[in-house]
Amino acid sequence: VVADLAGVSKTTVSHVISGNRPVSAATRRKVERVMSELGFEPNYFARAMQSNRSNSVALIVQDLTNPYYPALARGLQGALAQQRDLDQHGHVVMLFDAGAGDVLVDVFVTEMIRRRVDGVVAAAALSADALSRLRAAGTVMVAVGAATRGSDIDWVSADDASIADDATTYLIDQGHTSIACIQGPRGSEPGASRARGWERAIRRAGLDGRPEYETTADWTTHGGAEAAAGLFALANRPSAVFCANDQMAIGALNAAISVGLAVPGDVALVGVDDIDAAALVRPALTTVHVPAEEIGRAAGELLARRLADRSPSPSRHVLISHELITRASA
Amino acid sequence: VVADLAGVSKTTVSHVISGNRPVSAATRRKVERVMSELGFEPNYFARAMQSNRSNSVALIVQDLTNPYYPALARGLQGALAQQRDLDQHGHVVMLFDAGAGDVLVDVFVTEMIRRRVDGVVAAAALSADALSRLRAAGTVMVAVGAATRGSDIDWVSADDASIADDATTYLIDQGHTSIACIQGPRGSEPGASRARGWERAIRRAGLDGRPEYETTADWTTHGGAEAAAGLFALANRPSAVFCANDQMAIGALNAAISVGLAVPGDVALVGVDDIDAAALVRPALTTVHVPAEEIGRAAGELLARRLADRSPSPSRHVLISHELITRASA
DNA sequence: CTGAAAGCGCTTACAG
DNA sequence: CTGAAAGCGCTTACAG
Repeated sequence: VVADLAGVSKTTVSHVISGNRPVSAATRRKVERVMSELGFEPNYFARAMQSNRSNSVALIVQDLTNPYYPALARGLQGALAQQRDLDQHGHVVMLFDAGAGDVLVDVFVTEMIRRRVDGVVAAAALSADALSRLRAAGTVMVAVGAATRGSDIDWVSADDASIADDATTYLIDQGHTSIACIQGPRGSEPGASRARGWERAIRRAGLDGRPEYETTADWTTHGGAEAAAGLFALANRPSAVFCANDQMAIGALNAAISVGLAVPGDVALVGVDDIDAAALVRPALTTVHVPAEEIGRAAGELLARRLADRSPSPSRHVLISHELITRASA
Repeated sequence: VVADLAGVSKTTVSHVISGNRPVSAATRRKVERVMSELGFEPNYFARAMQSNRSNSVALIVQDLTNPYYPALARGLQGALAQQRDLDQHGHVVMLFDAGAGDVLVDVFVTEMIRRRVDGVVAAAALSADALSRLRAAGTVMVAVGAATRGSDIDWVSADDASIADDATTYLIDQGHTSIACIQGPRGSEPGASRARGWERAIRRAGLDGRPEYETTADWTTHGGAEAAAGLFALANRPSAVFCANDQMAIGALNAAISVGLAVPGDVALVGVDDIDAAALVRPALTTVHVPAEEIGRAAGELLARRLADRSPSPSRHVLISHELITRASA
């Protein structure tokens, strides 16, 4: 520590920086002057090595090219920046995009542990193995979406079952009786919950859920278009379809247009998420607004709280409310 | 270093890990066995402190909610992952979204320097001060877009002037003579170059560039809609408008629809970028395809090359080609 | 081909 | 309120 050109020991310098023990006002001032004159910055790695805190958090998202996730990332970054103003802890976010290839996520987790990220917000499905490695490393976790919900960790999520239920119920209220769905993969969240919500609404209304009406795609526009094409080719074509996200709904919309079906005249379509494109597409998409940025912010706040107070406390959950946005497509 | 339970010195262990000096095959094997049995991982911070290499790169983007940037981020991550397979250097990317607030970027740069990122790819405008701090810190930089092009650093960019020129020329070829534009901010790139390209095309065709036809917005859908509304209210309404990115073009499209103008009948519209939404909007947007993911990949490769070979070599530039995509809006 | 030792820049008991 | 010293886990001359 070169800053003991202020005539004090490095012990003292260390303490004026960390504030870990009282320092007389006089010496504190002296040290601070010298530091700012020299433009002194404590070495990040040396500090991190001692404290075992990296002041970094990892964000792992399912698919960065789905506009939902960038919004979430921004919310997270915003919450972290606010925290920085409050307590000087500049948390930086390392981004991991699982959408670039699924095999990657285990590599990602290794990298997170190696760099001793203080926290990870998981907005992608993690393997049980990845989860337990993270836990063993003592990393604070907050899950986004219900992906990892069963366990005792903090999460923030929308109520995916209700979202699907509300959207489907809206279609029912519009008088539709033959309602199909394009679900996401049911093996993971939010696919499973949204599928459940849809079934619940269908059953409650006493409609018969024809098995051929239940299709699955991979959350992408392309996948949605394919699934929709299958649906539209059915002898008993549904009059409405619930799509578990907007990307798939937009795909379905394009599929409808290309086979000459009018939306909502021939088929009504509803999506989920309310990404920007939902309002821009014609006809504009009726959808369920899920506030991605707010979810990201909430995740950041949950994380900050855990990091500030490491004592084991019961896991916290925040449920973010959604809202049906009625536009032209249904 | 606990791994000298293999009966060798930590010097030797260090060398089998780094490969910095020959080790006999026998001891190497022994050490490696012990390491894998113990699941030993060298301490990231201690290594980084010695080597002054963090194995991290920073990506700073102008606006993460513009779909162009997530695609770019994915390309970058892909190139880095590939590099990891090649030479074991697992570079992780720290994400900084300048769109969350412009004052942030200096804080970001401080954070990058503090964490001694090996490289930064700058897909946002950096202040001269930020640039020189980065340079002083010896950080490898690659600029994306022409933002920082004048200087002697590596960059990858599309030819923004040609992009604008091509798009405008297309409108001219369609017979339009009153062509307006919605440019991005001209104080920075790619705003300046795209404005230049537009002027070039207009002048070449001998059209008179009415000053009221030249408008500026902030790259967002909202900004585009406002600028377009102004244009559409003009006594001599233009018959076509070149928009310097798709987001603004989509905004213009919505503005046209809401005042009852037919696209392309009453106004033709062309954008730039070819984000996903461009194809999904109705009428689908005629635009210039700029391959964001490829640009990100190229940036990653440039960076990897510099990091692998630190000898001062002339700066490298890669110009990515674009392509006019004719759809329905013009 | 291998080791003992010094050093990187910090933090934190332990003493005063 | 302040310091001298040990230690964190690595790397790298310097010697053999």
